[in-house]
Amino acid sequence: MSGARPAEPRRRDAEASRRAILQAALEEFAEKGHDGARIDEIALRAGVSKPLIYDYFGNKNAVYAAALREAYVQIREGEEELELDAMAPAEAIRSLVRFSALHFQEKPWFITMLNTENLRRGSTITDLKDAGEIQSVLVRKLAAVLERGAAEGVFRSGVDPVELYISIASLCYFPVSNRFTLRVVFGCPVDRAWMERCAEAASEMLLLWLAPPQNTRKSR
Amino acid sequence: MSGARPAEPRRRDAEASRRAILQAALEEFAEKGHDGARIDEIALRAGVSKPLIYDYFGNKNAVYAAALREAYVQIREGEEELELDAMAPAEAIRSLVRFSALHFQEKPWFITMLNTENLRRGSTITDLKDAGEIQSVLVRKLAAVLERGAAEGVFRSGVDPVELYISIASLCYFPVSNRFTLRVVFGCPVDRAWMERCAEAASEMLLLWLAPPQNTRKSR
Amino acid sequence: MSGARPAEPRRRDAEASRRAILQAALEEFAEKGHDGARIDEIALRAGVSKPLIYDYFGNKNAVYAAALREAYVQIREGEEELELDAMAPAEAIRSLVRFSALHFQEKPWFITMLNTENLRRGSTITDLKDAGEIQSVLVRKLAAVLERGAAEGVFRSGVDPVELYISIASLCYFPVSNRFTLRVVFGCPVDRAWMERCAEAASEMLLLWLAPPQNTRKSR
Amino acid sequence: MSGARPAEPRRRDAEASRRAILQAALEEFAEKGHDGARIDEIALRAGVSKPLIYDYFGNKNAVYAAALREAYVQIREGEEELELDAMAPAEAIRSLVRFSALHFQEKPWFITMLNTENLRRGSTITDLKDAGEIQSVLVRKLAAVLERGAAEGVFRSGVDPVELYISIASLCYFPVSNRFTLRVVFGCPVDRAWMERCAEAASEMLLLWLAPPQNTRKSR
DNA sequence: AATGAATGAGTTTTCATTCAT
DNA sequence: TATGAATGAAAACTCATTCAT
Repeated sequence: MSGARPAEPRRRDAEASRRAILQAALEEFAEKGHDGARIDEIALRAGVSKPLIYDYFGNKNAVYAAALREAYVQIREGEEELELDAMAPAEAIRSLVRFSALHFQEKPWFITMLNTENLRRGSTITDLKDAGEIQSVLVRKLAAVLERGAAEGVFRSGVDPVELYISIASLCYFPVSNRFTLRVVFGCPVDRAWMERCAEAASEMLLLWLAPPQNTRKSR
Repeated sequence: MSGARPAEPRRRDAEASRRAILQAALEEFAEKGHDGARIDEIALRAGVSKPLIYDYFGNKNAVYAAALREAYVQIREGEEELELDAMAPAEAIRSLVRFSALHFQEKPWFITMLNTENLRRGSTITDLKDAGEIQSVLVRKLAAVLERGAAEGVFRSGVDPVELYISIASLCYFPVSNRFTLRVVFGCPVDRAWMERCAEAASEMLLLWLAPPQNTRKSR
Repeated sequence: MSGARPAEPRRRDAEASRRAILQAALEEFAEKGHDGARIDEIALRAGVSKPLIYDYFGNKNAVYAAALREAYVQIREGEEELELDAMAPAEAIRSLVRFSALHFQEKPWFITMLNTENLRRGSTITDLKDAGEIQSVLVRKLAAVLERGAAEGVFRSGVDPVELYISIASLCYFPVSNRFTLRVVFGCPVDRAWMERCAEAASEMLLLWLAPPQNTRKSR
Repeated sequence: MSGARPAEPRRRDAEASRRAILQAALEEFAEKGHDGARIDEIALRAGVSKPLIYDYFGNKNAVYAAALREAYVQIREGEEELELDAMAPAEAIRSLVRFSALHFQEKPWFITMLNTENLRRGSTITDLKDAGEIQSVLVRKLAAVLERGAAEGVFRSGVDPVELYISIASLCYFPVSNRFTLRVVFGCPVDRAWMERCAEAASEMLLLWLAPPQNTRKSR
C-alpha cells in the first residue's frame, strides 16, 4: 500500500546515497506527515539500510528538516527559471500563477510538507538558517514586475509584492491542498482541467485587483 | 507537556463524558495530526480513563472520524447563523469572508483537521455518510445571494457558487494555515490585524471579480 | 545462559509487580553492569512485560537508580539489625566485620552495584536525595562503640568512625569484589572458608590498630 | 605527521598503530567498562580507522583482552622498579603500600579494568595464558621481605605473602575504587591528601599486624 | 597498511489496545 | 458506568562488524 519501490542500489557512492535518502525522505514525509513517516520506509525507498540514514543525518528530526529544506529548494529552482523580466507585466502575473498551480499539483510534496510544518507550528523551519533568503529572490522579481506595471499604467501603484504573492499562493494552494475534502464535500472533479480553470479564474481575479482605478476592464 | 489540563471529573454522565472526549479528541488531533495524536493525551484532556474512550468509540480511527465530523458540524453551525438573506448582496459577501477568516483563526482546529484529512487522502471523510449534506446549506445560500446580486445588477451572472466559495475559502485559509512558515519565510506579522487586512483585501478582490462587465469600481 | 527464570506471574497487583521488577533489576544490573543489563531480561526475570517497566520507572536509567538505591537499603536493613550496643566493644567490631564480609559474599549485587556506580563516576547516586542519610545510622553506632571502647580503656581515643568503617569495608570488599582475578592471578581458593579466614585476619588487624598505646596484645 | 624523516619502515608504523590502539582501548574500557566501551571511540582516540582495529585484534573481546593484559603489564612494570631488597623490611612494606596507593590513583584504569573483569566473572583473564606469572615476581619479592623481617626479629614469622599482598591491596583499593560513592555517602573529601592519609593509616595497621608477639608498639 | 561506505542484529522506547474488576 | 493493570507489535536508534578499494 505504501509506495515502496526498492530502488536500484547505488553502491559505495556517498553523495548519491545522500541524495537518494533525501528524495525518499521528502516523499515519505510528504505522504505521511512527520509522525506518520517511517525511517524504515525511507530506507526502503532509498534502497539503503536504516543505519546509513542515521550516519548521514543523525536522527529523524534532522532528516525531516533536510526534507523540508529540500522542498523549498525545489520550488525556488522552478521559480528562478521563470523569466518574468522578459514578459509584459500582466503576462508575468499569469505566468507565475500558472507555474504555482502547476508546481503545487505536480510536486505534491511541497504542499504537504508546508502543511506538516505548520501543524508543528514551524518548529523546524525556524531553525533553518537560510529559510528567509530562500524566497526573497521571487519577491524581488515580483516587486520589479509591479513597478514596471505601474510605470506602464497597467497596474495601480502601492501594491505590496509579498501581499500579492500570498494572494497568488492562496488561490493556487487551497484547491490542491484540499482536493480530497473538496471532492467529497462539494463534489468537485479535482483533476487537471479543473485546476487549470482555477488558475484561470485566479489570474482574472488578481489582474482585476491590480488594475488601476480608472481603468475599464480589459479581461480576456 | 502539551496543554493537558486534567479537567474536573464528570461522574456517571455518559453523554457528558462522550462530549468531553469528542472535544478533547478534536483538540488533540487538530494539534498533533492523526499520527501525532495520543489516546493517552485525549483521555487526560477529557478527564476520563482510556478504556472509556474505547467503550464509546471503538478505536483511534473512529475517534478521529468523530472529531473530523465535529469540526465540520461546528463551522456549519456558525455559517447557519449568518443571515445572508437579510443583507445587500455585496454586504453578504463581505460578511461571509469576514466570518470565514474569523472562524479559521479563532477555531484553529478546523484548518488543521482539514489538512490532516487531506494528508490522509480523504480516507476518512469519504466514509462519513453525511459529509456531502454538511455544506450544501451554505452553497444554497450563496447561490441565492448570487442570483439576487445578478437581478439587482450588482453582480455579473453565471458565477458558480461553489467556485465562489472555494475562492473565498482559499483567500482566508492560506494565510492562517501557513502562518508559521509565512512568518519565517516572509517575515509577516501574522497577528489579528494582519489577518483583518487580508480579509479586507480578499473582499475587495472578490467583489471586483463579481462585478458586472460595464460597472466601474465602487470600492470602499 | 543468563539467569532467566520466568518467575510466576503476580497478576494485577501493582505493588507486587513493582517489587518484582526492582529485585529483578537489582540482579540484572549487578550481574551485567549498567550497559550490559537488558530491560528485556529484567522483564523476563520479573515475569512482567517490558512496557510495565517503563510505566513504573520511566526509562532504563531510572530503573538503574532505583536498583542502586535498593542495594543500599538492603545493606542498611542488615546493619540496623546488628545490636552493637549490647556487645563488648571488641566484640562489636568483630561482629560488624563478620557481617560485612558475609553480606558482601551472600548478596553479591551490593558490591557489583557499587563498582558499576563508581565506574559511572557516581553520576546516579549524586541525584539520590537520601543517599547521605542512608548510612549515617551505622556511623553513629560505630561512633558509640568507639567511645565506649575508649572509656573502657580497650580502644585508643580519637579514632574517626568513618575512617574505621572504610578500613573495615576495604578489608572485606576487595577479596570478594576481586575474587575472580585473585583466583587466576594468585591461585586463591576463593570459597567460604577462605573468606572467613580473611574476615578473621581483618578483625585481628583492626583490633590491634584500635588498641590503646600501652596495651599489650591480647590476640585470639 | 612527522615530516622530515627518511621514510620509516612500515613495520614501525604498524607497531605504533598497534600501541596507539592498545592505549586507547585501555582508556576506553577503563572508563566505560566492557559493554559501555565503543569501538568507534577507540578508533577516534587512537587516531585510526575502525577496520584497522579489526585487522590487528580481530574483534571487540580480543581488544578487551589485550587491554586487560596491558593493565597488568603496566602495574607489574612499576612494581619491578621497586627495590624492596635494598630497604629495611618495614620500609619495604611502607614503600609498597605507598606505591600501590599511588598507582591506583594515578593510573585509574587499573582499578576499573579489574572491576570490569570481575563483573564478567573473570571470563577473559582465565584465558590469558600468562596471567599467573604476571604477578608472581612481586609475591616472591614480598616473601623475601617477610623472611628478612622475621630473621631480623621485626616481623612475626609464618605470614603468607599472598595474604599480606591482598591486605595491602584491599586497604589501598577500596578508597580509590569507591571514591565517588564514598564522597556522596560519607562526605569524604576524596583528594590526594585524603588518599595519603589512608595510605599512612594502612601502613600503620599492617606493620602492627606484622609485628612479632612480644613487640611493643613503635608507631610514629 | 589503511579507510570510507555500508549493514544485520539487536536495544530502548512507545502506543493502541485489552483484561479484570 | 468506569478504571487501574497489563501487553503485543512496532518504532527510533545503536553498534560490532564487514565490504570494496
